[in-house]
This record gives sequence, structure tokens and C-alpha cells, in this order.
Amino acid sequence: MPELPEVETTVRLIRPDTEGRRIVSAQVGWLRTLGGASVRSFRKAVIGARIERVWRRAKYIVFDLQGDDGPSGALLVHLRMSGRLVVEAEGTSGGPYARVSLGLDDDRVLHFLDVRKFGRFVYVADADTALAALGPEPLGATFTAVRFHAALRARRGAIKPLLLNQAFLAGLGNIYVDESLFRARIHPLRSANTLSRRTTAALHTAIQQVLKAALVKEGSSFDTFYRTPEGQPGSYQDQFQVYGRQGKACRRCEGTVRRLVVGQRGTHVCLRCQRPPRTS
DNA sequence: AGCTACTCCTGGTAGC
DNA sequence: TGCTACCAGGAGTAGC
Repeated sequence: MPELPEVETTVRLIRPDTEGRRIVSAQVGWLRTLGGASVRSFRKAVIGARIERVWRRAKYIVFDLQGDDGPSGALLVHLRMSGRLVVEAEGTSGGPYARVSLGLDDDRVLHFLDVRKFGRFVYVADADTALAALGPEPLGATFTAVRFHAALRARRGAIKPLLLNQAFLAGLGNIYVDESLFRARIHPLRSANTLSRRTTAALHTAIQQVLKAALVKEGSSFDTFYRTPEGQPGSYQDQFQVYGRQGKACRRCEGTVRRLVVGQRGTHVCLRCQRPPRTS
């Protein structure tokens, strides 16, 4: 499932092929991918625009667009479960899962491939406004252990769903939350406001270490979905401590990794390393 | 307001 | 073997 490391990897690899290119055509294979816009309005907004810059915010890939008369909005791409961006030679269809295809002025095509159709490829007039509700970047300068602790103290719900809340902290998904909580030895059902300053600091460190390590490995690929734009799988799945390892031995103690459901999400823990809270 | 449950989708897989 | 039923899950939304 593309999370921050997978999205960042996608941006880094897609950037050289798309930055500076002009969009010359647009095909839409699945209407809902546009997030409510009509094909007509989408085409009007993007055809003729130049891709000025490609960057990432949370799990969004942002293509800043430049018209002939100055800035003219942005494309926000969210890979969700199974989305991929690839650049191929002109004339390639992208296959049956191509939901949006943009022709570029170098005779290549940017395809948005998405088996499960959860992904979004949306034009917005202003990227900053569209992304304003997102929480801090976990690898950004504003995300400090002190601020993290203050924010957690105001929340009474379980820590795991909170870490998945993109308005609270932007970029984590199910995999890296489970891995981070294991590293910090925190049970996913612990109430956020019960974490001590020390434990919060451990979680802050764990989140950053897990994300940085996954970035080095170009993300995680454990099913048929995530591939880099070059078609390569990531390799961080080899370093998973708990995710998908239910029934297997904990890599730190003599315990066994268990699978729970927390907030409708598959959740992986070692109950010896991550002691359950007394209540619930 | 915060929190939970439900929805969107389809390929893969477990079970019969 | 071939069929059906169920599962995974990010984020938007509805409801309490």
C-alpha cells in the first residue's frame, strides 16, 4: 500500500520524465478517478499546461501546472491501494488498468494505472488550499518530539487510528504505523494521552527511522501492487518486524507476532514487546 | 468536536 | 477442478 516512502520514491523517479513537459492530450478510462470532475472540464484544465514542478505532500503526488499566463493549478495524484504512475512511449495504451493517460510533448505518455480504482487523479485550482487540512510531515522540521507529545496529550483515542489520521500526521499508513509502534514498544490500543514524554520520544524516533529506512529501500512490495515507476519492487518488506508476520516468531523476544483488528484495520503486534493497556 | 462504522473496488485466495 | 464468498485497505462521509 503506497505510503510516504512509496509515494516519495514514485516522485523521485517520475520527476525527470515529467518536469518541464507540456501536456498535449488527456484520456480518461475511469471517470471517478477524476474525483467528481467531468472529462470535459479536466481536459480543458490540463491540456496545454506545462508541468512546472513535481513534489510530494503526505501521500499526494503534486504536479504544479503552468499556463501561458502564469500558474494554473495543479494535479493531485493519490495512489491509494493499487495506483501507479509510469511514463511510456507514445502509442502504448497502458493496459486495461490505465485510468488516466496524459500525452506529453516529448511523444511519451504519463499513465495512471490503478487496478482497484481507489486512486485519484484530480485537478485543483490551488494545491496549497487543497492540501491545507493535512497534518505535519513526519520527516519535516516542524514535527518535533515536543510538539508531538503536546498533540498526543489532547487526544483520548487509541494511538494507532490517530497515527493513521492524515490530519494529525501526514504520510503514514497501516504498514509503517505497525512497524513504528513495534519499534517503540507501544500497543496500538494505548490511549494517545497516556504516552509519557519518554515514550513519545521513542515513537517519534521510531517513525522517522522506519520511514528513512524504507525510503532507502524504495518502499515495500509484498503483493502484486506497488512497483516503482521503473517497474521494480521495493525491498523494505524484507525488514518488516511485525507487518504480515502473524504466527511467526518475534524478532526481538521469544513471543509470537499476533494479528488484531484495530479501527477496522489489520494490526500486527508482539504482545510481549507491546504490552496491552489495562482497559479494553 | 472527536471518534466509529461504512463505502468504494477488484484480484487473490480460502473453503467447499 | 471450478465455483462462491470473503478479504485487503486510504480516506471521504455519515452518524452518534
